[in-house]
Amino acid sequence: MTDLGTKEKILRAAHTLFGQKGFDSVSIREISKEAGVNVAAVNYHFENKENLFKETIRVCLVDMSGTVASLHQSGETCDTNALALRIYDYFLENAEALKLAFKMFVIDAHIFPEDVHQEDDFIGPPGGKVMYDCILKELPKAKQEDLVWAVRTIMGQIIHTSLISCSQCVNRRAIPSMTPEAVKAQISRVVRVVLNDLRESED
Amino acid sequence: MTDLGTKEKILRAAHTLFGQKGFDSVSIREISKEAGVNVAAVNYHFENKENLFKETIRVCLVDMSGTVASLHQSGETCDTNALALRIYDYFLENAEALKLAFKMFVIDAHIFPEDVHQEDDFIGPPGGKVMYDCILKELPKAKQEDLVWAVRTIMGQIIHTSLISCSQCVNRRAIPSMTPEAVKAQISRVVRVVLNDLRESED
DNA sequence: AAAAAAATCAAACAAATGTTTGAATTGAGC
DNA sequence: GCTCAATTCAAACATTTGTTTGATTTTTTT
Repeated sequence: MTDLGTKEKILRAAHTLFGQKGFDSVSIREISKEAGVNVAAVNYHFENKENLFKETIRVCLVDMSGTVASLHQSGETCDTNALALRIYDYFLENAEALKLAFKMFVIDAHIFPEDVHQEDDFIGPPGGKVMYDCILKELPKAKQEDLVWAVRTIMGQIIHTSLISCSQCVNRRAIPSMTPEAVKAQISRVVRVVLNDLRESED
Repeated sequence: MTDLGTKEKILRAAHTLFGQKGFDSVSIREISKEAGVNVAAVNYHFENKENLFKETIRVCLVDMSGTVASLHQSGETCDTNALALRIYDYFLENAEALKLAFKMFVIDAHIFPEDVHQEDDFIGPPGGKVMYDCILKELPKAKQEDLVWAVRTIMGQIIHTSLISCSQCVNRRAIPSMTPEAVKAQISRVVRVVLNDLRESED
């Protein structure tokens, strides 16, 4: 593999570790060790730990947003169910990114009272926009409020099941683990039922 | 208010702070200050920080589980929608408990590879059991697999929207904030659509 | 009221933390 | 080959961390 620059090596290590453990649970020494660089390199390239975290999140969300958006090419035949499953697959394959993003918004939010979030180039909720467009193409006559409800329901279901799936350590007794196939069946049925309801709502 | 014991004061402060910021982001000194007790009291009463966290989680989950279970009294007329909204209300009023629980399972899971989770007296996913029973009473002829799917869909939706609602600091642009009423409308429609689908699945 | 146990406290401890320093090394431009 | 800036590095810095200590106070028991 081509030799990455120090900055890139740090970013990747930070992505992995922050994704696994969160902001305060990871030390700069841990990151620099994982990256194979000197401790001082982090402060040299990112000024401080908080900046590194912000940059890690930023890059992660931009990547995520871009990739998810590309999951449904505009030319393609529209299949909301297939899109939903693809988004789920992506979340599962990028569990650290998902957890990193979720951590950022819900859990480690206290670290950043207002920063970051406000930037414009950022994202929508990854998947939201593309799914809206996809359903609209499949059901051109659907009303906007119905579409919004459908997207929220489906995306909520995907994110929820993804988070459960990617946490290696849940109470297996309390939340019986599902195979990815079972989760997909779960999601598919939600998509089917939601779209059916949208069809019935059409006048 | 009656004077709580030191141990109880610590537990409550820990609940608040762990819920807000997570395990590593809260120091024992912070907790003891919030509780108005000496630093050493934590180690005296709980041995160490990890034990305090585990105990905080345990108490929190037991409370949560008990309260949610009581949201639907067995004698009562069965109304799944009302139950769902009551669970949502409870989560919203106990945002710290919800975040604490979720943190435990998904985010701070790395802290406890196996402990805690395995204990028997613990819980089911708060709300899951009671909702299962409620739907079953409303639709006595529903098949078990359909019921399981319905509970997962509805509870997933409630938990997801609750988590979004209770995070004070989300990207307001990316995830437009919804009023509690809007969230309730969202949930209610999910319940309605899911139950409709179950009715249609009956032979 | 005396004795024993439990609980509280200020102070200290060792380890880990984020960050800085200043010298050493590298690499491009002339 | 020299220069100057950019980068890397080991070492040190000041805080903060979880935890322990040993004395003191409070509570319970006798």
